[in-house]
Amino acid sequence: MSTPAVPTGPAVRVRMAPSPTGSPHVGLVRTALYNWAFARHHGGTFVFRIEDTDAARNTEESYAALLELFRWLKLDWDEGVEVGGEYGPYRQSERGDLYRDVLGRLAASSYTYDCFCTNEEVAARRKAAGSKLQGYDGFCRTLTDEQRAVFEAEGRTSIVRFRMPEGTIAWTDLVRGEVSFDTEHVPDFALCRANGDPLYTLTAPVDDATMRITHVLRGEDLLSSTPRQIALFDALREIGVAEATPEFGHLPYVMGQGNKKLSKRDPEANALAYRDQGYLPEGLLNYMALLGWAIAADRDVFTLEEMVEAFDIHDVNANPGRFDLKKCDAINSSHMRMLSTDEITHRALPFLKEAGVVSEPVSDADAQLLERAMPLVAERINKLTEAVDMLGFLFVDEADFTRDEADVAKLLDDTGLDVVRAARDAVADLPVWSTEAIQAALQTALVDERGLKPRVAFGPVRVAVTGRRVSPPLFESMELLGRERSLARLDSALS
RNA sequence: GCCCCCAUCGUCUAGCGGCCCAGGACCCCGCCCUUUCACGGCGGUAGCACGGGUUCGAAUCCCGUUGGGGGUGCCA
Repeated sequence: MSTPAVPTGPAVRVRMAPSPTGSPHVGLVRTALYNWAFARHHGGTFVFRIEDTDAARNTEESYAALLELFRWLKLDWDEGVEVGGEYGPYRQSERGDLYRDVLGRLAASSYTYDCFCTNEEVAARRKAAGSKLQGYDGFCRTLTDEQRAVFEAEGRTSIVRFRMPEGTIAWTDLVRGEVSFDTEHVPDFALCRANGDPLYTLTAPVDDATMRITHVLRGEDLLSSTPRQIALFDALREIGVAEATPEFGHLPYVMGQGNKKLSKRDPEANALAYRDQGYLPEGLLNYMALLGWAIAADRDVFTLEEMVEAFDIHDVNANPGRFDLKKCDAINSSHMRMLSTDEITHRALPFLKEAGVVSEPVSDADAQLLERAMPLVAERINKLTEAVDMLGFLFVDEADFTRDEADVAKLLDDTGLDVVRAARDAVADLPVWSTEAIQAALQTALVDERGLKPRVAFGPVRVAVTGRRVSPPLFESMELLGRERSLARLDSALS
């Protein structure tokens, strides 16, 4: 496809413009990421604007969640809410004067007209005419002063509609190539509510114009509203509000299982839940990047820096992608492995505190134990929260120590307890309490003398000492736990 | 209904006319490593939706069909 070259340099200005309703959706993460990567790749400016024109649906909680999300993801913005900038304010609810002014100028130039119709009337006319066309029929386009007067006398309220021009509106979509609509299928649309409040149809183009946005990368759900926006941009340029019409690129949907759009109901759709479940921001971002873009033919794990370097909007796929939690987990695991043990410790700390595994503030004893224990688990966990399950047994007070019931039932039967008893006898009087000594003693007593297979021999001991079948390496764990506590656990398993 | 978008393994993708009887990753299945788990290593199953063109040659271009998705709001 013949898409225009993207200019490089400070000229590029892109934005993310979510509405603060509900909890942020993962689809938003992907859209934000592509915008961010695009801006960074071209050395441009990334703007964060809030589209809160629908007072009935917007909430401050949701706004706060958006800030939390992008701060966690470290998708930093150069201009916008909280940081300001020369084109602010960046919340549409604070830009009412601008919209009213633009509305007045559009009306003065006859780009808009007042519409008194009710939805029922429009639908009835459509039906009566047998029209296959959709939406508003333009009834009030050519109202005479007399007709107007009659409507007003009836006490009708009016809204402002944009007068769509005739003909074809086409553009070269950054991800889809040539797209065109015959405006016969794009009816005149509302720019504000009856009470005068502006609608998205007006505010998005006006803000993109006044914030000098050069490239609009957004979800494909907005594809069919693009001809309206392009027509509005033409008008905005005529009345001096816009300098230019931005390029548009419509990103594919992020779908859920099957072929359904990931709905807000799906737990997988909640972006912040990934943070709470212990995913790494770079892991989530890497996975999201894969839904519609590839850095290379034979590679899918990369850093954000690498993505910025390689990102080209023209390489983005037009077909929708399914969100696959398994692959997301796998990508996240890869990023876990790219982190140093210290870094994993640092990042897992909030989860360990939250779960009460370590004290808050962290005591010296806890810090020391953590430093010795983390190397054992760092390479075997796929999410930060798994550190909690893996390490809990080391930090818990003996009085509060519990074992997984299913694991106890499975491994601490009579045979298992026999093994535990033998293990206790083997290590009780070890002259040196070290990983090597413990291993040697257990190896001799259980494997060599009793002829048990290693997994049969160490399984029960593992459950007795750590409380779970899945744990860090056993001998190292016992060393860290210390002789006294290890023996106490072997004893308590036997009682 | 009408308009628009999309179409390569189950999933995400590479492929932009010959390098492809289609490559990588996830998943799944074997095997190896192994004190559990995880990691790591090796191997395997599996795909160009269909039908017409264009061309010496098509996964790649065109048309149609089918299928999927979206829009059709005084939501965004």
